[in-house]
This record gives sequence, C-alpha cells and structure tokens, in this order.
Amino acid sequence: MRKRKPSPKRRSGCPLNASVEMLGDRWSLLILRDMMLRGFRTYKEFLKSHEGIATNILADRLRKLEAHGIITTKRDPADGRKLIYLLTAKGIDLAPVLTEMVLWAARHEETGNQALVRQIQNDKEQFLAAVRQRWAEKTIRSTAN
Amino acid sequence: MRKRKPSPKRRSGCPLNASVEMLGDRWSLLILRDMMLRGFRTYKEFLKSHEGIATNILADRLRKLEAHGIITTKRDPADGRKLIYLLTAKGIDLAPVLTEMVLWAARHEETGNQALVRQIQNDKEQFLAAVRQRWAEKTIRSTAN
DNA sequence: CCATCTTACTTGTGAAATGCAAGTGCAGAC
DNA sequence: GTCTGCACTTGCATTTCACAAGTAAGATGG
Repeated sequence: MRKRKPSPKRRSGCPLNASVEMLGDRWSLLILRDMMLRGFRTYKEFLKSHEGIATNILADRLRKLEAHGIITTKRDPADGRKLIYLLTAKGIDLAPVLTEMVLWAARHEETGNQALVRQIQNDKEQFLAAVRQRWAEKTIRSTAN
Repeated sequence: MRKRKPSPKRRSGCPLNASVEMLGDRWSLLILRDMMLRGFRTYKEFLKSHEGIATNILADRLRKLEAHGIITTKRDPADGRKLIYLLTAKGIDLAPVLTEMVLWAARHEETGNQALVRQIQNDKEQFLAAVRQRWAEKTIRSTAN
C-alpha cells in the first residue's frame, strides 16, 4: 500500500481532516457511489445520471479524485472518444464509509432506495464482500484489455 | 426514533445524498469530531481549536447542524453567557461514519494521531462502545442540571 | 473523404459560499 | 458603572459554484 507524501497545505494531520479535504464536498461521494454501486464508468453516465451535477464541476471532481489516487482513467479500447473511469484499491476501500453513511441516513431520515438499505442492514459484511468482488472482477477485465 | 418529513428541496431520495447534503462540506464533520472525541462543547473551543474555522462559518455550521437535529444547545447554568453544544442521539450515531473515515485515511495517507488510529484498529467495536458511553454519561449529567 | 454526431471536456458569466477583520449585545466580575 | 469574556453579526474581497454555450478529437454514415 503506497502512501502519498503529506500534502504541504494540509490544515492538520488529523486523519479525519485528510478524509474531509479529499471527500468533503457535495459531489465526490455521489460520484463514488455511482461507480461503486451503479457501475457507472464514463463522463456521460455521471453527467446525465444522479442529482444533476454541472459539467465543469464534474470535470473538476474527477480530476481531483484522480489526483488523490481514488480513481484512474483509461481509454476505451472499443471507442477512442470514451474515457473509462475506474476505482483504485484506495477508492474501493471507501466502501465502508459509504455504507455507514447510507445506514445513518436510513436510520434518521426519510429516504428512498429501501432495497439497498435492507440489503446492507441484513448483512453488512456480505454486502461489502460483494461490492469488493464485483470491483475485482471488473478491474481484472479492464486492465487485461 | 423520530424522522423528519422529507425536505422539499432534496436533490434525490438516495440515503447517501441525504448524508452528503447534511455533512458534505469542509467543516461539519470536524466540528462533530471535536464534540465526539475531544469533548468540546462551546463556541470558543471550536473556534480556537482545530483547523482554524472562521467565526461566521462556525456560527452557520452550528445552526445547520442544529436544524438537522444532529446537535442541540443549552445555556450553561453556571455562566449565562455560555451556550453548551451537545450531540443528539442522531449526532452520536455518526460515530461509525467518523471512525471509518479515520481508518480509511490512516490506511492510505500519512496522518498524525496514530494513538487514536491504533486504538480504533485494535478494537473498533469497543472504541465505539466507549464513545457512546462517554456521550451517555455527559448527556445525563447535562440534561439533569 | 467529407459532413455529422458523440464524448469529454473548456470558457464565460452571474450567483452563492467562504475567509478575514472589525464590530455588537449581553452576562458576569470587580 | 466600567471592564472583560463569550457568542455571535456585519461588511467586504476572494473563491467556488451553477448554468449555458462552445470546442476539439474520435466515430459514423454515405
């Protein structure tokens, strides 16, 4: 597991602060959710899907996530216009954070997607294992091409 | 467990989106960390501590966290100038989210506070139980006054 | 091989959020 | 009554954001 050298302008060394500086905005975690749970991989999918992110913001977030080593890109071998965005190991390792946030909101707010919520509540570890396995399969297929 | 009616202007019903809309900024989670782990309870403590939040932003974030039912305030009975900020049950229930974020950053970044990290890694459930118990004790003392 | 379409962006503009410095109002201490 | 401490608010410059429009490079159809 390769670690980055400490960024020069970090506000503090607290690990929570590090997470917040990478993920603490209104879009990054939603993009990661789409990659992790919905299997989205291209710019267009992110753009037209979910909560309606602006195109310049999406480009900026993808750039930042890549700079932080959370995602990578590769050209689609079948269509040279397409860039395929993939989660790195560091990225897929955010799965427990996302699931805890989903569980928390589901406990305290009126939310949709109860199927997902119940699946996580039913067996969290199994859910995480499934997420990780789907990622591993996809990643092998993708990097093999 | 009382739930809020769905906010009219939510971008989507996804539970992750709900969490992100309440907590997805550069300060809210740090304030909650200070309450949960460092025992901070007053405006002044939040202000002069941690990563240097601006006073107007702090006032704004505290207002929003209270509006979302994550924290409450009460007057200090011993000093009428002081407001004491306390985590609600919904607030302390964010402990698993914070710990997962700490663990993730500790795994993938160079961060400080290794003592805390090792304590969580060593036994996550015990750590969470201790956090919850400290909260329960403080809350009983506080609301009894 | 040329026109057209798709994809992944960038650019421009106004609105909103943020950061910083200074000031206000109220409670308590002296 | 003055002075200090606490929890803010206000004003202003800077940064970030959202929305609309435009662009470059690769694919597609004739």
